[in-house]
Amino acid sequence: MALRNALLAALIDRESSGYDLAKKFNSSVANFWTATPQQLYRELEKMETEGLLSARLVKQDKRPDKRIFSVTAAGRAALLGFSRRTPKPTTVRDELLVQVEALAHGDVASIRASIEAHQKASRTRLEGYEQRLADILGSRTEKEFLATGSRLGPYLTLNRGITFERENIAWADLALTVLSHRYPGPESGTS
Amino acid sequence: MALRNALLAALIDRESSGYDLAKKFNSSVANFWTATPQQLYRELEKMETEGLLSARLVKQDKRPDKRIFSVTAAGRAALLGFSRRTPKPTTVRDELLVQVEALAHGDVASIRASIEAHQKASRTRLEGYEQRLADILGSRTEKEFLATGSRLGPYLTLNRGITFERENIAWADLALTVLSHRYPGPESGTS
DNA sequence: ACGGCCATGTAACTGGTTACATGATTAC
DNA sequence: GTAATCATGTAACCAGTTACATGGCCGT
Repeated sequence: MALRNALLAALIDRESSGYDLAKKFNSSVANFWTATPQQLYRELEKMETEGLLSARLVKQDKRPDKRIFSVTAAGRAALLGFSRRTPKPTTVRDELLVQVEALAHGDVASIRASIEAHQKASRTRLEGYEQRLADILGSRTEKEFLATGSRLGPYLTLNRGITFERENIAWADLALTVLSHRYPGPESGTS
Repeated sequence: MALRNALLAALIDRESSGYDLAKKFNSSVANFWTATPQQLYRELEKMETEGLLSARLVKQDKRPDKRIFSVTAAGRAALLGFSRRTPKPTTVRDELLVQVEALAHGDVASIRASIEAHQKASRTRLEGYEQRLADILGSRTEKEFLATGSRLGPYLTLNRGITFERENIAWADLALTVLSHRYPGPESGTS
């Protein structure tokens, strides 16, 4: 009953298949919601039987058939209702930061490697977000867009995702610098 | 099996009761992990029976008794083992951003109010984090601390929390400004 | 007299994760 | 011929949420 709203938001501007959504929930939407493909298929099924979504089957040759979901009038009403409720507080689950919190009681070399991997993943997501931002802006400057553009919501969430990933990258730099001063290892090196 | 590691990290430097932890998971640790009191009590119980924690009963008069948990040798070993594993990717669940994503299909006045509430909550958490940072630094400057201090891990996670909340506040300012230009409401005013 | 804080918990439910299965197609 | 991509799903399990219960103390 919470993933549901994220799905409505993801489908309202563009109908998609479960497979498309799985990719979206690993890239553009990942910034504020995550879900596994299994969760999506289960929830889409439920939402269709409840009338929030309608599905049409698209037959493809040379490819498996796919079911394209779109938001119904009832779905739009549900989304409007959701926008009026008080959103639940943000929840985060970040195992890397748990490792860092207990740095002094863990394996520092391994944690350093995790920070590097995390930073790399942030760089990749950041590139994706910046690409999407460029697509939304088109040839307009940010100012022009803010005054007249039509995809304000996605712009704002993307903007949040971009600064978030930039801060992740900067934080990783700080952490790595501090670690190399305080726990000088045997040639700390990224390959 | 994931909350468990966050608990070990939270208890390793200071033994605490379930109640203390519930507060911690709403303030200092909230930055990278959240959990309800019920989750904590259940998990603490399990971890004690598995030998990762030991509990001692502290009788209080004028107050209910409390059980103080501390990490055992087996718990320390588990934490070290965790530090060597690849951390799972960060998961986020932010209903406010879901509302903002679907801005054009929702109730803008209500969403604006949600952004304001969210910003206020960020300010409160930020103050708490800055207070804790000051406690960790003591009379040292940040540079002195980084060269010689002993609570590096908590410093780094706190630092991440502080920039995160600052960015939340700045983002809310941007969002509110954009909204008041694009959806000028009837005297948009915080009381 | 009432709500809030301290401190712990049970029970029932909902939501999320992991592992596995299918099967054709395209690219190397 | 091997792996990756497209596209969907089942089953079993584990984790998280919500609602409720207890009971004395403190402040107003």
